[in-house]
Amino acid sequence: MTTTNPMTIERSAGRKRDPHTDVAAIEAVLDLVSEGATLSGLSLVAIAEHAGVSRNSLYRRWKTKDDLYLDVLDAVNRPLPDSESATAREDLVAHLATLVERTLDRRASSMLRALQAEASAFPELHRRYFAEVVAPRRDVLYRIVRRGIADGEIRPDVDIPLVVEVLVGPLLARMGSGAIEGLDPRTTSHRIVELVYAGIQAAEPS
Amino acid sequence: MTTTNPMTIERSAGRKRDPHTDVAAIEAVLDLVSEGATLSGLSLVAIAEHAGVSRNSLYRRWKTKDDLYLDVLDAVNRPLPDSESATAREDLVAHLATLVERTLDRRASSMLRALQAEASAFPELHRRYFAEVVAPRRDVLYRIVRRGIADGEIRPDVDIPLVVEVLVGPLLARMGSGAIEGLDPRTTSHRIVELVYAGIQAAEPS
DNA sequence: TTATATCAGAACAGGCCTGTTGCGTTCTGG
DNA sequence: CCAGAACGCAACAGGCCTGTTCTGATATAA
Repeated sequence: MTTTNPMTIERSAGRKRDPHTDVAAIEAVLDLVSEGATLSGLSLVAIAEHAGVSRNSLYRRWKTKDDLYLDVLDAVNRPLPDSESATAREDLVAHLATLVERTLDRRASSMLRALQAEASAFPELHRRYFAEVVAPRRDVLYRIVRRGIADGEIRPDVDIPLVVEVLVGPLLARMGSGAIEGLDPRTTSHRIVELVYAGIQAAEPS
Repeated sequence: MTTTNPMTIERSAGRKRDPHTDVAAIEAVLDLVSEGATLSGLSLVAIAEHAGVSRNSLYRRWKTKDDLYLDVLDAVNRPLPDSESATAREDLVAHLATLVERTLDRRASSMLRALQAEASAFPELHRRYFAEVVAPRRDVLYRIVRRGIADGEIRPDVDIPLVVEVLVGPLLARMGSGAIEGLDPRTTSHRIVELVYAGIQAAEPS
């Protein structure tokens, strides 16, 4: 994991920074945001209080709240599993399953939801969110669908971006609304893929 | 339109309230929220300033910010078209088209996005949003799918809530992220319905 | 005309947050 | 041992927002 924070410099002498303070601050942000706090509304006093840390120590580590949030975003971002299963369909199920898991993580999804709502107030944060979270996942899904077409598993005339959007949309909508009832990593992804594969049209009576 | 505000009482004597002030305040909220303001972060001074209205007049009309936001929500909420076309498929296209339109309305979608992010801070607001916007639209879509099944147009073994979620998900995700490139009321809804009807699975080589 | 309610503008205390500074204390490498 | 840095705690000025209260002017019904 690359260190985001430019203020994380190795000093030669003196007391060392307590690494626990960093994680406590990040955890505090996740807790408070998932409890309803806003990125711009969240105050450093509240973060320090909830983290059980001196407000001073926060200013020492992060020059601005944006910098702190960048590290929070890094902490929330999990690497994609490089799945290479037998069929594109299984790959799709596997990837949607990880997306279900992220959606079920209340703190992570609250953070992303808050970020989406305040994208204009935190442009750099939003840019990195898109570049490091959205774009990679989208590209992987594009690749899987293309592979499915190449293997003759998926119709070659489909609109790939549209297919990916339809597959991912329901879960992103759930993440956005925070409604997670009935979501399950094992079954939900399977059922979405099944539906999108088969379609809903009734067979023509021949 | 039912008046939400309990402070809107008819007085017998005295100068009458300028109705323009009400709409100016609501417009100001929509403008400021779509420019990135937060529901809890937005201040009455900013609203009054942007509306060109005395801060006094706002307090006279709305006891709390929640009350004002309730009226904003009412102003944004548009009635569903009661479509009754030839096929369920056409009905679905028509309803998704109105959803595309709502998504393209930057101010309305910003407001709803802000509300989703701060649901816990404005529980009553969120409750009414769900009851008056989400639930009616969902119910109408359920009814259309059921009709499609009854007419033999849609497979009878589909999971109706899942179908609706897959149809609506891509648009809600767009509304949540604010990414509206390539969205068009005439074509987008048609293409989503087409894809979900046909599915993506390649025909078995017989 | 008179009572009443609205209007804009200004002021005020109180609260919260920021960013910075200072203090004494605790740790750690040289 | 000792210099250097991190630590917690406290204070401060400055800014913004709230909720309320004035003013004087304006509109409207009885």
